[in-house]
Amino acid sequence: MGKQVISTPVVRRLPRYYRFLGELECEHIERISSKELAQRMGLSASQIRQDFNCFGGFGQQGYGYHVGELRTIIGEILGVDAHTPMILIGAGNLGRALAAHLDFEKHGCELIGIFDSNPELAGTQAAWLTVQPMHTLVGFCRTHQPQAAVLCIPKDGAQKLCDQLIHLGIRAFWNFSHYDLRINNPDIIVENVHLGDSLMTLAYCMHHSE
Amino acid sequence: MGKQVISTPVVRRLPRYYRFLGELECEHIERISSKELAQRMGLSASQIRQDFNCFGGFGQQGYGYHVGELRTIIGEILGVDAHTPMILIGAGNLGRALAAHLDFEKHGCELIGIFDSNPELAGTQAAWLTVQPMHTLVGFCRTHQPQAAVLCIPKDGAQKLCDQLIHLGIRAFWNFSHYDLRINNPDIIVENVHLGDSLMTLAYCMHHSE
DNA sequence: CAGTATTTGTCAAGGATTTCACAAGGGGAC
DNA sequence: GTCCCCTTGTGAAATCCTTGACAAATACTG
Repeated sequence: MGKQVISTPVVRRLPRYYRFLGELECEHIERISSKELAQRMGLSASQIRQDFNCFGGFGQQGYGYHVGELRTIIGEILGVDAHTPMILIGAGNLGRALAAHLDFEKHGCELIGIFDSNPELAGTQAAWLTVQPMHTLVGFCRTHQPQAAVLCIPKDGAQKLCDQLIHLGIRAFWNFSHYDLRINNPDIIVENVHLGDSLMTLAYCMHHSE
Repeated sequence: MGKQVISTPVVRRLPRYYRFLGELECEHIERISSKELAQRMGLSASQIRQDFNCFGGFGQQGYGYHVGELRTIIGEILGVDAHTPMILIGAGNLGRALAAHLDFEKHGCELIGIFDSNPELAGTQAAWLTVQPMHTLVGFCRTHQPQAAVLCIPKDGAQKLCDQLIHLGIRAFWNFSHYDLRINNPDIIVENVHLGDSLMTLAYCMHHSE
């Protein structure tokens, strides 16, 4: 039962597999071969087989993969039913949009609190939650023990707030601020989402193709 | 003047370099060595040198790189001053937040129109633009010739809309719908931003580290 | 002005990831 | 039940990306 380390590229493909298998389920397709899945996803069949094999072979020779079963397994690997408690800091445009737009529970998390440093926003609604002022953060964390935080704040205060949150028990950050958090503790997980970078990449590709 | 193809990993690092160089400029640092930049960014010095060399050596031996100059060059490579005209489809939570939150002009683009299929949203304000109904889309594209589109729509209509937009002259998509666009034309550029996938990756990392 | 300390550009080695190729095993037809 | 076809799992080859090492060139020091 040696816990082999899974490489980053494989991990980043897992959610995509999960999504495509969900689509197949919607189409009531019960079985799929690596070849067929590869065509749908624009990958190579052997990559798919290699990826799935990181977690142990759950296909059948001469048959392929059971869609439902495979999706369940990948869901378990990803931890989609974990309901990790999560807070969101920064109830501006983006913060509110994320809270409203994204189904956290279907992705392994549960949004349990929203905070903003602007006192005027405290008390307003964001999605189904009430925005709380920052001074209640410490007490809230003591009581509800959130594990992860979404950061939708300007870059200036980001690093300081991040350090504070680590002290309060947060061990994972989903970071939307235009800033790369710098954390020396390797147990703290950071997922940076730099929308500006993504847009620039698009601009680059347009600029360099005709 | 052979136009060497730049590998994807390098292209994806460019915006990050651009961002860090901007921070250095704010701190009034005029020169930087690959070693020092590497420490700040958490990369290796030789990777930085290798990356910059894809575009021709613009450092000085024994000195390092001129921050301002380097940033200007990378900006030109990325095309940050291109002002590519862009439209946004889907003025829901996320669409509005993007329009308001992101400075398109600083990233090589110019947002010139917002559309939504819900007639009730037509006429409302989103950022500094007025949301337009979908039936004006064709005319608008003929007149203003947008080059790229941001898609903030549910996945159901995404593929169909995408095909239609290609007909109207759109050649790049910044796709936020929970769906992978499937386009056979290699000249069309797609940048998928799957926020759900990103959140699941975070959940996976939390689940598999203690 | 000579000597030393830096630092780049670059080539080669090392690692990581993807693709290829094929043996082994199961499914379906008759 | 037997044969044939299909598809997986897997080890090895190939490709791609990152790191290491060093000569050549520049800046700085006294």
